[in-house]
Amino acid sequence: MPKGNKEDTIRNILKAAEELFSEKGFNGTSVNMISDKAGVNKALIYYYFKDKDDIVNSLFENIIHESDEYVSGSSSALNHEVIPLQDSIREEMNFLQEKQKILSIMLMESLKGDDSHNYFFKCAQKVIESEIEANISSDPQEFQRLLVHEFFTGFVPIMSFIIFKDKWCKYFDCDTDQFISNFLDSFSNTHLSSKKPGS
Amino acid sequence: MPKGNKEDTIRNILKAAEELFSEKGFNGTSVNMISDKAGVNKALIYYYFKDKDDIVNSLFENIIHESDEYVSGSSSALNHEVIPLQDSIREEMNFLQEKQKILSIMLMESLKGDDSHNYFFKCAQKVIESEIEANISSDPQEFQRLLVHEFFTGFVPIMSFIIFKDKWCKYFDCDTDQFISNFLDSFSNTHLSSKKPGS
Amino acid sequence: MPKGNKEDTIRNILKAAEELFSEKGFNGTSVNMISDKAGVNKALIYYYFKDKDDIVNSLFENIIHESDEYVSGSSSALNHEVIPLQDSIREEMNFLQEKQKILSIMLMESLKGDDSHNYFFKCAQKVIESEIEANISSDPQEFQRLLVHEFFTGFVPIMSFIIFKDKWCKYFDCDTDQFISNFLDSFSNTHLSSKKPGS
Amino acid sequence: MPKGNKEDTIRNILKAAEELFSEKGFNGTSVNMISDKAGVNKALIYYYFKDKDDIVNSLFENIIHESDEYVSGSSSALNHEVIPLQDSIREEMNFLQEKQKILSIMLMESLKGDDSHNYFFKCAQKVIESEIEANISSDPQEFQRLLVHEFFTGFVPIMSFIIFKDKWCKYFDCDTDQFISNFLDSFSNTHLSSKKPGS
DNA sequence: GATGAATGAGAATTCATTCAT
DNA sequence: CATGAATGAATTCTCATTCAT
Repeated sequence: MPKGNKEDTIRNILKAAEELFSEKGFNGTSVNMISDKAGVNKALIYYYFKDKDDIVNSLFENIIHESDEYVSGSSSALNHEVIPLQDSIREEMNFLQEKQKILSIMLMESLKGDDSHNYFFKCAQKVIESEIEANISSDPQEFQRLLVHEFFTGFVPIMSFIIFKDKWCKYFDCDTDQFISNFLDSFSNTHLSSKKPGS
Repeated sequence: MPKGNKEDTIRNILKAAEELFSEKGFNGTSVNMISDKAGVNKALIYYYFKDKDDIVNSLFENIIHESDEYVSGSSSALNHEVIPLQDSIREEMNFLQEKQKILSIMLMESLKGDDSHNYFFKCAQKVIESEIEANISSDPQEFQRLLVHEFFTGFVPIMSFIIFKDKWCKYFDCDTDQFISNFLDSFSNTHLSSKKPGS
Repeated sequence: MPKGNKEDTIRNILKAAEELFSEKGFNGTSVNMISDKAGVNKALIYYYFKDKDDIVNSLFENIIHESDEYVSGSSSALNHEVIPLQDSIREEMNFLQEKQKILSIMLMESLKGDDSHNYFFKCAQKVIESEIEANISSDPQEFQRLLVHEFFTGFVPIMSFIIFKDKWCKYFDCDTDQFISNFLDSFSNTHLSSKKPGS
Repeated sequence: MPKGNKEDTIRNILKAAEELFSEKGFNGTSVNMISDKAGVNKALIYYYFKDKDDIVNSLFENIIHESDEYVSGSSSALNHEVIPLQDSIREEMNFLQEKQKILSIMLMESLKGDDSHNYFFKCAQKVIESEIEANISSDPQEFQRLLVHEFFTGFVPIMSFIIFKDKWCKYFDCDTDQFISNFLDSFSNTHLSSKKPGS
């Protein structure tokens, strides 16, 4: 345990937590495991984080923040220039790929019935709103329709794809590249080629 | 503690477990909570179930079994008779609606990185295979394509819809019926109207 | 650890807690110490008591309850028959002597600034009210005077005497009997021979 | 963190500790709380104080020292000049009032059964001896009598009065001035008007 | 002096599981 | 079948104390 600086320590903790939470779930992961994996003293975790919840929340806040940056950074390119759709999707997926584990945790926690976490919705809302703000209609009914459409036939499939990719290829024992291309085909033939509600 | 018979006791336990697991997750639920909610003595749970895992697995086996029955019971009707698609979808959804909580648990557990549970895939596989067995092609490549297509643009959206329905309406504060109809529209315009790979 | 019955186990826990709390204070005593001293499994303590606080409170409730019984049981004798005052005081002290440790804990906790425990006042109030109810005057001012008088020149000296007896004799290295008789003399010459306010 | 000088820092620490110890007890107060409240770095506390114990002890030594000064400064006036007793009592009380919190801590700690602290006795001894040294008799028996008398009917009631004043008025919801005057009346009618043992 | 970071030990509380009846 | 009692191992979190700069 080299006396790394604050930033490093926190990064290590978050990295270990991310890995473990996505592997065993939030409640299935003990702070002990995290400190062990991060190579830091357990009490130090409580020096930097109020409690265990604070760790996940930190993870979630981080991804929300990074997504914001990504969205605002790419929005100009994405929406105004003429970039082939599949290309931009692929790029987006690369971005999401890195966040795979956190997204997985986010989904797990959002599935719980208590209202503790709804980051999954929060996140979806952000992404979708940023994407449809161009052709936004002031009609709230219409907006709801679009939201539902984007969420269930766009956001959710993509997220599942990201989250389940590895597990899928393992379970069905198939080639990753082939799998990706299959998914993109299907996605193109459904969500991407569908006429949006209200358009 | 009404001395119900064996069946009743087990049913109570499973019902309580289902509710709690879906509310707090498997690891977030203690056996104590289950026995309390089920109104049975804690030790009795261990009389009927080997351990806590045995409870979830029982839940999963049950749903797999019921799905089997549902699928084989309806397959003739679904595929060979001329039933409007949306109608059959609605019927299927009613069936799934009852299983909402177990499906939620199944998804949560399947998201974990360790290979403890892949009931979600197992279940998807069953459903999808039963649906495509008619126009099944012997080409494994083709089969993979279909599988991916059905899973990510069919199964996953529907499951998410079932699982997130209540949470969605609560979070976005919207009317349930409107929401359902919105979803069905979108689903019709994407998955249902897409040309299947290989066809 | 003979599998004693419930009553015994609880008694053991409370006895151990009483001893330890009075020896080291509430916060200075760990539940581990209690379970060790009581010879029971630590988790068993949490089977019978909600938390550590519940243990002290149980101790306090017990003594309040026993005091009630003592007061109501002796009130007839104490107030209506002609018993020499010093005798009744001595008897009362024997009763209190047994409760020495709990009284000590009660005082300690009541000294804390937060309003968590005011059993010391509650207890005093009970005792004093029972003692003055005979010559109670309906004048609240007068009642306050009596209360103050009884508390600070009666209740407090006696309590201190009970609580500090052993420590005093140890610290000043003096004979217990002599000490007791000295105290009783002084108490007779002050509180007992004073004219009560309002009389 | 104003870089105050050494004296200031120590004063701040002690002040914070005094407040917290009296509020939550010694064991209920963490060094963190103290450093927070004092507005100094936690490690700095360990620069000025050997350990946590050293803080309380410092508090106790201080009050012992101040009491010494007070006693020796006022002794001539108190005992030899003709000052009305109640006046001198009132003055003494003003002095004690400021020390209320430390006295409270002192009492709490002295109540513990282990012999860690007997500052309460030490303090009482000092005060009482200074008060009776005039009419001290060489007879040790007599001295014991006087000590007991002064302690239980003089020192203890006064201390309790000081320590419980605020809590009393809060609990019984009564006027402070009225309370003080009630106490002084009672105290005059008991301790102050009693014939001292041996006189 | 002063400080942020670090740590080992221990505290309170909970859990899954078992036992004896 | 059913149950109250019991238990060992964890789990979350805190504490007093120290180190390096």
